[in-house]
Amino acid sequence: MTKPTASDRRAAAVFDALGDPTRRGLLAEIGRSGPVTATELAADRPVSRQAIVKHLQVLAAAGLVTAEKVGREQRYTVTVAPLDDAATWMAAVGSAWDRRLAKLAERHRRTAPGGAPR
Amino acid sequence: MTKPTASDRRAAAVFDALGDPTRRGLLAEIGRSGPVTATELAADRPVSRQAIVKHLQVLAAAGLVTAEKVGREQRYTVTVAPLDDAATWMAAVGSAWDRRLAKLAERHRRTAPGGAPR
DNA sequence: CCCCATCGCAACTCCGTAGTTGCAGATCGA
DNA sequence: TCGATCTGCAACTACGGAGTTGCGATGGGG
Repeated sequence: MTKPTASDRRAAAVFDALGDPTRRGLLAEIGRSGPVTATELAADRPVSRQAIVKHLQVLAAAGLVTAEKVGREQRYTVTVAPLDDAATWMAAVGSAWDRRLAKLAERHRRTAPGGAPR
Repeated sequence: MTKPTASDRRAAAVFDALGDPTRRGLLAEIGRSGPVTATELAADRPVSRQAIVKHLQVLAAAGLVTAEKVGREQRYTVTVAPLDDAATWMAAVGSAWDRRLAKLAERHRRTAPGGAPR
């Protein structure tokens, strides 16, 4: 429980990657438009191609996009698998909180409020 | 579709908040331990109380935690609702990608590859 | 074969923000 | 009432990363 699992570490990478609005927009656009190059992505945005490349590298490090070489071009596609890890992490936080709520409700029902355990 | 919905904006706030590992740890711990003060949270961590307070303010801005004044203390609790917006956003990206895949498969089945529509 | 377009690497600037410290106000216990 | 804590506000520092520019390398088209 105190040790971070592999899923946790991948979820951390996903949240780090998705913490930037530019990267969120890139991921959404790649998912919509299909395989696309960094140059094409930069054409629609007010930043340089190199900035896009850096963002794509971060997304690739999180496993959210994969690059495929086609001729002299580098086309990026979306990989949705890491999103599951992030969703799992959020579900864990939510369920822990829900369990906490249930415990509190039960204790409150059995006795008069005696103060928080801790 | 081109206009950002309210859910999108809240999801953005959630991802911004969860982009920091310290804040992810704080949210997990608050969810586990129940209502807790910034001073108590700072005791377990190698940072000052003020740093914790700032992180809690960011989490509160995203709606992930709510503060309740009890005497002279300020106890923070988890609110899981915004996590739904983030999960919805991720599901949208995933489903868009899946639809794209389905379209590609169909087109590939009907005719020889004629190039991407774009 | 030559030229043009695209990609990759590296150095640099700059702004946002995580973190600290200091102090004043508020609240509880004795 | 007085002291001990706990909180909140403000100014300051420093480090990471987002963005730019320049250049060399590589692959395609006329």
